[in-house]
Amino acid sequence: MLTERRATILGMVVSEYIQTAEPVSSRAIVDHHHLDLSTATIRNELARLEEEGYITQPYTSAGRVPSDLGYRTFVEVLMSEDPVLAAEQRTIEHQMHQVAGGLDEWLSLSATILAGAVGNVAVVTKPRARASRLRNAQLVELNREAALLVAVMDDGRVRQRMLPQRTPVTQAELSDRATRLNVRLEGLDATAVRALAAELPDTSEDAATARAIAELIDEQRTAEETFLDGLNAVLRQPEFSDVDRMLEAVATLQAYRVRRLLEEAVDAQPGATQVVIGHEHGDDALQEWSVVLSRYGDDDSHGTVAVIGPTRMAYHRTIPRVRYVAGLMSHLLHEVRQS
Amino acid sequence: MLTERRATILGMVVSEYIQTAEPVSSRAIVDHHHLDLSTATIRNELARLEEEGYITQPYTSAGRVPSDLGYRTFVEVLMSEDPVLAAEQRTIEHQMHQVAGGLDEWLSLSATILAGAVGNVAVVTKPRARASRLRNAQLVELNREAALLVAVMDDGRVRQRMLPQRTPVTQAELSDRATRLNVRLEGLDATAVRALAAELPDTSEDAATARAIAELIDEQRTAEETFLDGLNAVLRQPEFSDVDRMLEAVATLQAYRVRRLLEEAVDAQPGATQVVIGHEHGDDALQEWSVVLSRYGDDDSHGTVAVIGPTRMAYHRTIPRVRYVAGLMSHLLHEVRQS
DNA sequence: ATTAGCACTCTCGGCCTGAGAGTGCTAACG
DNA sequence: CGTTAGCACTCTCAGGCCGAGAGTGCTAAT
Repeated sequence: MLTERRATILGMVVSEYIQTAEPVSSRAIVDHHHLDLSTATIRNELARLEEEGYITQPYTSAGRVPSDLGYRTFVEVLMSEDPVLAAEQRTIEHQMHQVAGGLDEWLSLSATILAGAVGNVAVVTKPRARASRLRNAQLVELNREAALLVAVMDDGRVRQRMLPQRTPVTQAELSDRATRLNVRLEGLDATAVRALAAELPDTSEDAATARAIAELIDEQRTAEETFLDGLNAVLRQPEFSDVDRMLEAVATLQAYRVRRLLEEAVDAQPGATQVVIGHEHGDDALQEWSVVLSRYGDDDSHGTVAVIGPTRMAYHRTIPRVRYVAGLMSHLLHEVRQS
Repeated sequence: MLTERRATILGMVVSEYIQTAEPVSSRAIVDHHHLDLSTATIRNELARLEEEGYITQPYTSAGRVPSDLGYRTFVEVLMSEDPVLAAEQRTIEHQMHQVAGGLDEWLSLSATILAGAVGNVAVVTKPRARASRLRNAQLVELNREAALLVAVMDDGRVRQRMLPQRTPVTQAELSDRATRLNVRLEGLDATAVRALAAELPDTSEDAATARAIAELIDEQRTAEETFLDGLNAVLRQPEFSDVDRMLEAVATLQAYRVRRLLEEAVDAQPGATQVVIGHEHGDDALQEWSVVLSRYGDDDSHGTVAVIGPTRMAYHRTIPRVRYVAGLMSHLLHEVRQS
């Protein structure tokens, strides 16, 4: 049973270990918190905590290190979050507005900012629409035999593709065709666009264009779906002070593993921030890593923002910051998509 | 003076060192090539080569290691390229066709393939037009206060940005404005567009839109401009067997440094493959790295494909492979842009 | 329940050392 | 004169040893 006192001590062990990365001794606990107890008493309590599985010793007669259960308890009940103060909020928002580019730049930037704020690897996935709808399509003449089809989705994404023309066309004709199609297709999803295309004369250019639009709406980009930053920072953590560990870390953080992880773990209710610690996720390679993740966006279109680091991670700092950045992104995404 | 015999020996030293990463001894040279000379003779020649600056000793009485000059000589005159055999070509092309996505996916894939083929870091930059010109601009209503500006360049690139509106507008008004601007701006580069914008009433929405278009034409995507892969492989090279070196390597290879490097080094004639070895490039952080790079594309639109690795790199394998992949990409890019 | 005291355990860095690899030099040889 | 055998010398590197220090668990006393 976790008495109140032991809980307090456990909190001290976890905090201290998060800060120093050194096994925590009974002496350190007493001194750093000016406890009116002797080290021997603390040692007894530490022994109990170890029995109960909250902490372990790297070897006989070293200090104590939190176990996954210890971190879990810390996150759930012991820790108090380190709020994102107004000044820090301003800094983050300022950095966010640094770039005036498209969605990609903006996602990439947010990963960089978050990584900087928490000193670990940050990953942001591109928002994926449950089912995009067309807002507007345009046709641009490339040369006599081909046009470029540019489609803007209701979530602000822009997709393009080449569209070969059976007969030479002018820009004026293309614009006409686009206007004609926009009237009928705006606000429709891929299925509806296909249905409408089927009603048009099968060989008409309008039908071919509509079919191409439907494909664009369906298209899911596979590469470039995730943005990652902060590798450098995380590798400076003491857990990677040996070459093999470091190599392993670089390999583990390669996007394809990480991506699967993010997709698996999204059963959380949107808005909530989820924490997965060490052994809690199935993947063997991630037994010594923790992930803090949060969805952003809304029902129609959502992505994930996550921080990945060693289990010894500053949860009390990371959790509110992940939540804050996710909130910010929901907000910005909402703005882009109006409503 | 570099006699023929010394040149041969230098070639042996470089090849051997590239393969083993160990300082090369006189014994190793005689044994591995069944020379009819004693080690003492080789030692005399090695001493001469050292005097002339082609090789160095890490410490007194260790074997010899090539200097940058040694590698340079190897690359220019001693080495014979290891051609990309038909089977390997097929493998690479097969991998290339694995993906049916857009330009980005395809560039990312090519970096991965090249990295795998040479066992070092590969970087591919997005093709950039020498000076883009506007082909066509469109405005799409997002909500009452903001529109999305989508500009198509003459090289087929599409760029977009948000455009806040001072007063509420409808899609019809936006389309009118786009049509008006297209007539005047089509075919112009950023400077010309700016000049034209200056002639319009300063506070008009048309002027604001034209200025935004000019920015889009100029815009150099900072994020997502380069695709990099192979970090893992290169970190396994023995030169990074110590933690500090490895950290330094990860930091060095962060894209922003690398990007500048690629931009600096493009004075080569397109088509040719360029090799920069160690001290030859100015950047201090790259003194122990070599870069093999080649442009792809044509006069209108070109990017760079490069391999980055320790100076002890398998140049005879890397150079033809970089050239081959660049050629492949020129070809594919040509296809995409047809003509 | 708490604590002082103490024996015990284990790590870690420094130091030493011997083996081994490889060289440069000298003197002899064809 | 180029080549070579022989040898002394230099330097690295892995392994072993050792003492200091940190920290614990246990016991007995309060």
